[in-house]
Amino acid sequence: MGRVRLADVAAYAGVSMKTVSNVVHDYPHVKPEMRQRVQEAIDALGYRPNVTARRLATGRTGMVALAVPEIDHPYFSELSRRIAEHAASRGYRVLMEQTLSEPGAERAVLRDREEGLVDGVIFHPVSTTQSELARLSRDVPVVLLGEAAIPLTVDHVMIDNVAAAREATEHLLSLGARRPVFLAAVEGDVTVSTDRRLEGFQDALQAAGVRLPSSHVLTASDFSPQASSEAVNRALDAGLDFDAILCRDDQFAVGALSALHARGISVPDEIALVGWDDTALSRFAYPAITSVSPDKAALATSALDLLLERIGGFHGPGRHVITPHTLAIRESAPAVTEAARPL
Amino acid sequence: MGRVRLADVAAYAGVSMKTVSNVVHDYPHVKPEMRQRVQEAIDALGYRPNVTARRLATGRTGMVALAVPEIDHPYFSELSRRIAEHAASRGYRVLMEQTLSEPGAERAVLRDREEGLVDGVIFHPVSTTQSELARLSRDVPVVLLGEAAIPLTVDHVMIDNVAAAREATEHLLSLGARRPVFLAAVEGDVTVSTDRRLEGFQDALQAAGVRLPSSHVLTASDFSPQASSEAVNRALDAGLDFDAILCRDDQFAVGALSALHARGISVPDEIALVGWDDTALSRFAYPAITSVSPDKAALATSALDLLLERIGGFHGPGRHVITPHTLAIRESAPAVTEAARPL
DNA sequence: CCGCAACGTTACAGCGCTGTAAAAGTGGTG
DNA sequence: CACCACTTTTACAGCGCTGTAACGTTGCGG
Repeated sequence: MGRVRLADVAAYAGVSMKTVSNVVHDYPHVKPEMRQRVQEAIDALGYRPNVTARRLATGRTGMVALAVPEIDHPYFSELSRRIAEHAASRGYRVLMEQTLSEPGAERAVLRDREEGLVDGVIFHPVSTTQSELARLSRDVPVVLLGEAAIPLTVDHVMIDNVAAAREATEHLLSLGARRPVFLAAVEGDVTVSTDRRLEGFQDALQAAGVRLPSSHVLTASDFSPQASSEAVNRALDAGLDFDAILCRDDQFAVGALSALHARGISVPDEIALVGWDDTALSRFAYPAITSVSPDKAALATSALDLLLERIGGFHGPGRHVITPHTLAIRESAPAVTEAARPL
Repeated sequence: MGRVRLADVAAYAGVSMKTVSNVVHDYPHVKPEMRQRVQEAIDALGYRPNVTARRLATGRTGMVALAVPEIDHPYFSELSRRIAEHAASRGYRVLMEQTLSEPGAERAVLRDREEGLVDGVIFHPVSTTQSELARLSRDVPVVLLGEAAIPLTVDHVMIDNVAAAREATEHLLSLGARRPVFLAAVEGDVTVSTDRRLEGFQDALQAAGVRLPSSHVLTASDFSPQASSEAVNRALDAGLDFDAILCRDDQFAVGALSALHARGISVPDEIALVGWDDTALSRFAYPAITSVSPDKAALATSALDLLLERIGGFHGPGRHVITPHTLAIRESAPAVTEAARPL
């Protein structure tokens, strides 16, 4: 237990508290012999600094909050890990928060900062409006993640969704796909990310001179793989003719894959499939699913570094960083080996 | 920002700091009119209590640490979510830590407590020895998770691994399996959980009068799905004759499934498959994988409740709680519909 | 051998809140 | 109306640490 206090060490070593503090903090101007004497006292007494007292004295917590919709969603848990690891290397710790996309919980995120729990917040908003975000993040170090409507005044990190969708679609076309569908929209969904990805999808089709009816955008009832399966089955039952699917995320991709498997449709031979987020879900599926892969490490480091700058006192206008993405090519939409083969 | 202090509110309302504090804490003996006056001051000034100062004054942090090997492993992230949600309902927050199974990181876990960062620790140890665990958790509120060698003096929550493995194996046998393998051991692994699960596997076989050579325990080179695939392929290449696989976890199960898929072996018709942990990996696979399902909510609530009792001052001997588990029956080893059909 | 830097160390006032103990108010009784 | 038993409010001393400012100490040039 935190029984031993700085004062105890000071008394034991016969020096002032401040000197002990200086030793603890590796302050340079301490004579080696003094440093050693104090260190011995620290070791002898088993002293551990009390973080809370330090925080109160310095006003800094050494913690940042990471607020995401669901902490056990593969994308977020993988991203969290990256952020936590990068934070550790910068001497920070991460407090994870789950908002479940609820407005109340999202609003509460910034309260942690106000209450001095953390020095800043990395936040993936879903339901908070742009203007509310702008208002709430006044004077609070915040970095936003994701593709919701983000106010220009707030720092923001994301990948180029339009380009990523375009590239994924081009990849499908290069495989010989001519009638791809976008499994994307969710009924009642208002997220901007879907729009951006759809835009890239259509850009690629247009550039390739492919013209498709709007029926080639599939809609699921919610964000679950089951809903995705149903959407694919509905399309198939309705006789929709398609040879590739670009999914808005990996959960949709595994759902689509199930539906295709169940019908005995070969992936990628009959229908090629691309997911999004490059999570464990796509890596471990069979066949392994090609997936748009945001550079999670870059996302993590960019977001944290921007945040730490804000915490450090930076007061400039919102920075908007685009981090790299790639297409993680796997079996569900493999690399073109020979000439584009017709599907 | 935390500009407004308790003293400011007190001055504004013309009362003492303590009265404001009492209002903030809903202390009962405050006259309604006084409460209202203070509340108005709080609202007018936008006062938010400073958590750090409160912590220093009370000595309690309202946070518990959850230390697991990998925060983005589906099992741990799903468990974390449960724990975080239960903690929230009890007024606590969870600080997540990743040990990567490294002894140093595992040892550091208890330091957080010593430094006053958290009030207690829920810890899933891997590489820390039993005696070290016993020593390190003296006088520190700790609850252990998992199946490592746990000292009897420390609180511990887990499922009955032997029984779970036995039931899973019985389920495979009920499906008609006669030559199941256990995909379990990892070279150089010393974890006890594998042993327990293997024990249950063998118990079930013995009870059913099935006698198998030791070659029916498959060994992978590490914990990845790839290693699992390779192990299955090796067994198949070696001509090992088996009709069911019990995997030590879901990652192994998805790896095994890939290998079987790739060879055109039907699951469950030719080989039935059972995973372990009931994570997103098994739920979203195709076919969906039957998996031993620890009651994660029960695990979470038991562990946290035990911990909160310790934090509350309980000093009794170690409690050892077994939480329920079920077998989440899915397509890879479905329920028996008719009489047991031979595979 | 004095004066002045730069170095080393110390004393002490907070950081913002809560627990304690005591003071002040309230009302019921005899 | 004095007294007692509560209830309500207050003053103030910490919680354990760090920042500041000030106070020694050295070492070195003149």
